[in-house]
Amino acid sequence: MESKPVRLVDIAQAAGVSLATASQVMNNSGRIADATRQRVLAAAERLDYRPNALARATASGRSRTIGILAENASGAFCMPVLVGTNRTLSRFNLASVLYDAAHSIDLRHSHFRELQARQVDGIVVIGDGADGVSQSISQEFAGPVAYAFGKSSDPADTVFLPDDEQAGRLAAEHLIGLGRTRLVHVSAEAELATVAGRARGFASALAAHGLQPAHEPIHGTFSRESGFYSARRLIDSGAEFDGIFAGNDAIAVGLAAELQASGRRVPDDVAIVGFDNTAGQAGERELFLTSIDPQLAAVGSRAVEWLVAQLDDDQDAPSVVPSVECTLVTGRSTVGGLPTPRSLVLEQLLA
Amino acid sequence: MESKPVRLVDIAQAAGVSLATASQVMNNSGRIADATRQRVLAAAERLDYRPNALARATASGRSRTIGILAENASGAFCMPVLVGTNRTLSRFNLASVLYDAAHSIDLRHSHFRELQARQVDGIVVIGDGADGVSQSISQEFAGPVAYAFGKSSDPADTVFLPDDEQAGRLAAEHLIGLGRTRLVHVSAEAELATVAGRARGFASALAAHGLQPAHEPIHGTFSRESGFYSARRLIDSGAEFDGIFAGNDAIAVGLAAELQASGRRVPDDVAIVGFDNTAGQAGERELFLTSIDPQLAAVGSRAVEWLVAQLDDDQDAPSVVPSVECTLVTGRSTVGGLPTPRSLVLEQLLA
DNA sequence: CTGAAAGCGCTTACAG
DNA sequence: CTGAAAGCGCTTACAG
Repeated sequence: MESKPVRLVDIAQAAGVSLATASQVMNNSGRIADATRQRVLAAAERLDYRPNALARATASGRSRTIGILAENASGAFCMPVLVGTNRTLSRFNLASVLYDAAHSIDLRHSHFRELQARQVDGIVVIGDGADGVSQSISQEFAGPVAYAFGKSSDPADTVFLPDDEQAGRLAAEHLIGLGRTRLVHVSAEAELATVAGRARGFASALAAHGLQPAHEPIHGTFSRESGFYSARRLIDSGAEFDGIFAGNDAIAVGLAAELQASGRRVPDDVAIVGFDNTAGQAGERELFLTSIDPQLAAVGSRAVEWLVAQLDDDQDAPSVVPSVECTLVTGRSTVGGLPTPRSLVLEQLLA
Repeated sequence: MESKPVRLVDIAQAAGVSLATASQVMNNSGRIADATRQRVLAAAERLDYRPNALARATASGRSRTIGILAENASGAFCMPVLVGTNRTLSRFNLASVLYDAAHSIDLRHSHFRELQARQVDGIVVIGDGADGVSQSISQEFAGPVAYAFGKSSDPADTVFLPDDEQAGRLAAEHLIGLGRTRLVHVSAEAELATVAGRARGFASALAAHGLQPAHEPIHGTFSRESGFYSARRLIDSGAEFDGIFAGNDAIAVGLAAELQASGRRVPDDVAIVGFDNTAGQAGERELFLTSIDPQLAAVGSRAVEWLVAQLDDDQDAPSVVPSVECTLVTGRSTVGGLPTPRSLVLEQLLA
């Protein structure tokens, strides 16, 4: 337990100045003689002064806190975004209060009210995936609102998402760079924006290299089962293929399993690129799957940077916000590599 | 954007009462005539009043906010704990501000000061694992401090951890319940408290069933490689064994791979129990590995519950805090199940 | 450059 | 049961 907290008056008194002057020194505002400034700073240092952020906030009207409203904090993808928001927040010396709506409309609403009650300066809504749509709260909130890793119901809102097209291109370039020329895209429901985006990027990169897809895109769901099924379809089609860009890692793993089960070696016969970098995110080393990393932390980080800019400039410049670039991490599924004991086991199981 | 926020005075005026009375109504304090209470409540409802939590906090001295100081928020195990703390926090209508020290002493210190500046009512320090030790901050902070998923440098502090002994017992009981009698424990460094705890629990359950271990505990590291190596040692020892409790999932997977590679079937010849429930946490269905789940969310939740109790009662009753019970989730590595060729391949790919 | 004063929106004894 | 008043710790015009 500590002694009585020291207040600004204590500093002012110790430095022999008025409260107002002490305040100005602490805030670097107003014109203060250098001598007095030093005196006040010294006193603050000596007394180990920690300004009461709450009082400061109620007096100034700015809490230096931003609210984070997660649609579903328990979701697999929320955490990385949160890591990004928090890192950047602390870079700007801002605090955050986090509320999880856990997919509940009611919870979301009451949390939003709490956020208002706590006078947050801005809000970032963390969605539950790039295909999800969050109900916009921008009209009901007095400050800026950023939407990260999820769309908003209001097209006018500022949204931060991974760049799916660029991801598709990245996957294609990687495969082509490895000498693969008979490429296929296997993904989830064609209607999903993420699926369409990745497919578009993939196709455009093929075209840029004068390549035709080895098979039309196969659409299923974002699941391993869908990977099994799609692999079968691909094999049964008789098409020749040596590289696949899968819509996500689950599909990629399903594809790999089914292909290997039917005698095609990965990556020797077929190289596979996934999406999400699940294993890498989980801290795995020596990845099996080459995968696109959606850079979720960067998504969160960008959202906060934008928010901060809005907070500072009042010049409502909603400058166009670019999508966040994805990266590619390599694994054995495209570049091959050391046959660890485990991959030996693999061979045996297949024999 | 919204209209001017309505304040308590507005409510008071609308209800024809004094500010003090309105305040008492909003706080359910003092004796208020039911009629006036209704009048105030109605006005608040009608004007959509949202009390300014900051002003309330500076006036009352309680922020209804608790600080969360994560030693390493990016760590694989921090998120589940955070999910637990936040869930429980919102159950008590408390907000939290989260700071990540990211293993940096300096960051940690400045974040701690921020927490104090923001007048948090209590703090929960989230460690980076049950074997880690956090520098105690309890003496420097005026309110209660809970340590979750990590120890504190001060033995007097209140610490929340999974119950390793109970976990060890749980694993043993499960294996014995399946008819396995020649059991072995394979884990990491013997010096680690978690390792020792799990080993103790495992051994005690064996003893309780009148069983001798099939081999003395094998100690390596918490890694897959260590699993490979330990499996080899076990095989080379010539000991007969039909069940293994692995110190964590990585070891378990390494064991499984190496055992299968040398012709022993899992679970037919050897049943294996892991620890961490990594796959289950990641949302996998149809688990390969039977594993102990450390119930990290419960750990976070408990820490907050304790903190809240400290906040309410001033009676410094530091009632003994029990460890958090682990649970066991079953997978094919002990109970067997559909051995589809693909699922086998899958495990190998994903492990 | 500095300080006296009003104010932020609320709470909390204390009279009555 | 209700209200006038002081107070929480700070900021911010505004004089001087």
